Amino acid sequence: MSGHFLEDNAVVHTTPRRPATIYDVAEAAGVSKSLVSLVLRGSPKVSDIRRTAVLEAMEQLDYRPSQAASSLAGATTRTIGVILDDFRNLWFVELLRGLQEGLTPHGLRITVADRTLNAHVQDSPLDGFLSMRVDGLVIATEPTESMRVPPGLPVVMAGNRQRVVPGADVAANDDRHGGRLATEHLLGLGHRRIGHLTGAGGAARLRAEGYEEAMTSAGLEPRILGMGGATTEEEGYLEAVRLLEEVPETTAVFAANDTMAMGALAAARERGLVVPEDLSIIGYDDSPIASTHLLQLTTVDGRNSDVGAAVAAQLVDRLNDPRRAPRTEFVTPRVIQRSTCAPPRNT
Amino acid sequence: MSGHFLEDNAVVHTTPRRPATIYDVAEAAGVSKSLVSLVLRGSPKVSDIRRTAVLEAMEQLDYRPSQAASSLAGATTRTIGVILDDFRNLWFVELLRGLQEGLTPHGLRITVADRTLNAHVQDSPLDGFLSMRVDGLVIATEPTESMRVPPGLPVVMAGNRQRVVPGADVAANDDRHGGRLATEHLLGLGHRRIGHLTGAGGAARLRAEGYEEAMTSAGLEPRILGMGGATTEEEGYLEAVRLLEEVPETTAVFAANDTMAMGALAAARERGLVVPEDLSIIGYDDSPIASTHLLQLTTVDGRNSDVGAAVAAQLVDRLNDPRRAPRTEFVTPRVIQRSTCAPPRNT
DNA sequence: GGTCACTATTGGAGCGATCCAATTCAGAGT
DNA sequence: ACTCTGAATTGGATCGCTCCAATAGTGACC
Repeated sequence: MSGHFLEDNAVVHTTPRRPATIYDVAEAAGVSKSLVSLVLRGSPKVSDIRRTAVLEAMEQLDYRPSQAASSLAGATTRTIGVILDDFRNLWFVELLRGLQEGLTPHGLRITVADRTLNAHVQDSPLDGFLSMRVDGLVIATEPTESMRVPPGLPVVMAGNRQRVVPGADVAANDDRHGGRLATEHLLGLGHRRIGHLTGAGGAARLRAEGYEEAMTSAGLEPRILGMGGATTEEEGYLEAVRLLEEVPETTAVFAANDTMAMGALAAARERGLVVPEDLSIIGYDDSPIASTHLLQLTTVDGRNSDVGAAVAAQLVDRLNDPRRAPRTEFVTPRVIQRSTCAPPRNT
Repeated sequence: MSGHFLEDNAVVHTTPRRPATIYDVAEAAGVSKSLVSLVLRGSPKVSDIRRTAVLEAMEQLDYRPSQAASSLAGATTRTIGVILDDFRNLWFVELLRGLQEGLTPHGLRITVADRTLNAHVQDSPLDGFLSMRVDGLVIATEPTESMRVPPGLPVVMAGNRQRVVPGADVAANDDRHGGRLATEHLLGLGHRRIGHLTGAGGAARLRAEGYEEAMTSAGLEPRILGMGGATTEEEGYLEAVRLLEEVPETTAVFAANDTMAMGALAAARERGLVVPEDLSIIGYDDSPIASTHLLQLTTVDGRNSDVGAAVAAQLVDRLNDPRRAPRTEFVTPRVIQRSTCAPPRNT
């Protein structure tokens, strides 16, 4: 007899019973499914007695609402898709944090996709998000590919002020200003021979423009390398090698991002130059690597968590008023001084 | 009159018309909704004529299947949730690549969530995934928190061989073996005073064990620092400083991962030690930073893309046979020689 | 020409939530 | 006692698919 009992019991435990639904909860709490739904959505017009009963039933049944059902029935999914460029370039980390913090209070969640990861797969992350019927899109990558976003879907371009998607809002740090700040920092230290390492992409171009402005208004000749190339450590290294080869008098380098600056650091070391005594180097992004003990990289902080917060605000506003005119919001960057910049040796 | 027409027209264009459904496609193609569904799922029993008609209609209407509807109706979502620890620790990048490549042929997609990002939000990524009704879970983080996974849900622990979740499969590189390889590499170069920098976590502990084994079987005394700490650059730096302080005769350091090795590099430089002449350093993971020009870090490659592929295989197998016994699969790591290891100066 | 065995196609019944209109329930007002 | 009103609760329809059983179509074979 007890053997029987044990066996049955075992079977019950083994069978992966399907997840509970609102009907199960309703039955357990002795109310209707509609009431459960109201509790789920935090309606104020539910009596406390019923509410606690429902909540308890949910707890007891280990109930979790089906996202599929709720977004099929409701008009909205309450999720925002974020398209990233490449997980390896860490500038997005703080952006996500700011975004998350700005969205959560409004009951919105985010899901991220990396473009290069999906590159070899047939469908772009965009397709996935559209299939998912996201309520909004954050594009944190160069929208080079044919990103045909259906009209009416809220889109915010993050970290890129080129409004390629029609009707999209924009939030970014002021890259041109940042480029100028970086250059002026070097100028202020007394440098005159300052080279700039750049790469393809809208943000990089603006940073280069800021550099150019600062240089010409100081009466100096800008020298830009790597236009159109990748913004990787490898490229930073190669272009820095070229720069130091062609213009050995160079005393300072402004790299379009921290990763490239890392490459420049390698090039300097290889040439036997001591940083910052022989060569000053400034990066951009204040990515996690910049603050490491090993690099201690002076850089421009684009304040990406603030950018993320701005993106969140844009999104929430547009969700409330779909036909609002597109806005562009800038965050003012600032120089973070660490230890890769110093006055030039022989002034 | 014509004014009327124009106005209506304008309204039609402005209204963000709701996405097309299979009914729309069916009507446009002159078939039933069921036939469209069959085409959608790539059924072989659809005539070519109809298939192309349906495909054309889809194209023309810019149709995208509703994920919500299909996963509500079908038993399965065809998506796998991946729980990451922290976007900043890049070891997962190759893991994701291998995983993606192994899953795509089976029509499975992945969605990732970072645990630290969601830390301050009420619900863990696990809850989100369960709400989403993912078909499987990849846990690529220390499952310290109370991760109560519903029985029956396929789970694979990635990069961590401690099978904490009951019934979960495991795929990882052989960390203990890797720890031994790293140590033996240093031993082979002639080092005798080798310190190990470690941190909290299952993988780190195994690497430390491998180190310990190699040391004791060489008749040397192991020296392990940082047990229980974080595995960050900061900790790597601090522990390396301590090690070099306490045991200045140290000629080689094995760090539990590349990030910590980076910190050790900083500590060595700060002490005026030249790497590798004065101090050899070996990391673990072969993360993207290890191969940079700046670091050229000798490291142990855990072959994470292979681990990812193994995870994918485990998942697919279990999806096919839910009551298969849990398996553990190891990938054999290998040393990648770059330029931070050399024979000790005075042997 | 008719039956058989397939293969290709179709309609109907859900999946688990939301939304809306309808109903019940209390207490207030007359 | 009886209507009125607003709040709390409920049933039914619906979202866009998948699944299944039923139906239509098509040659093959006798």
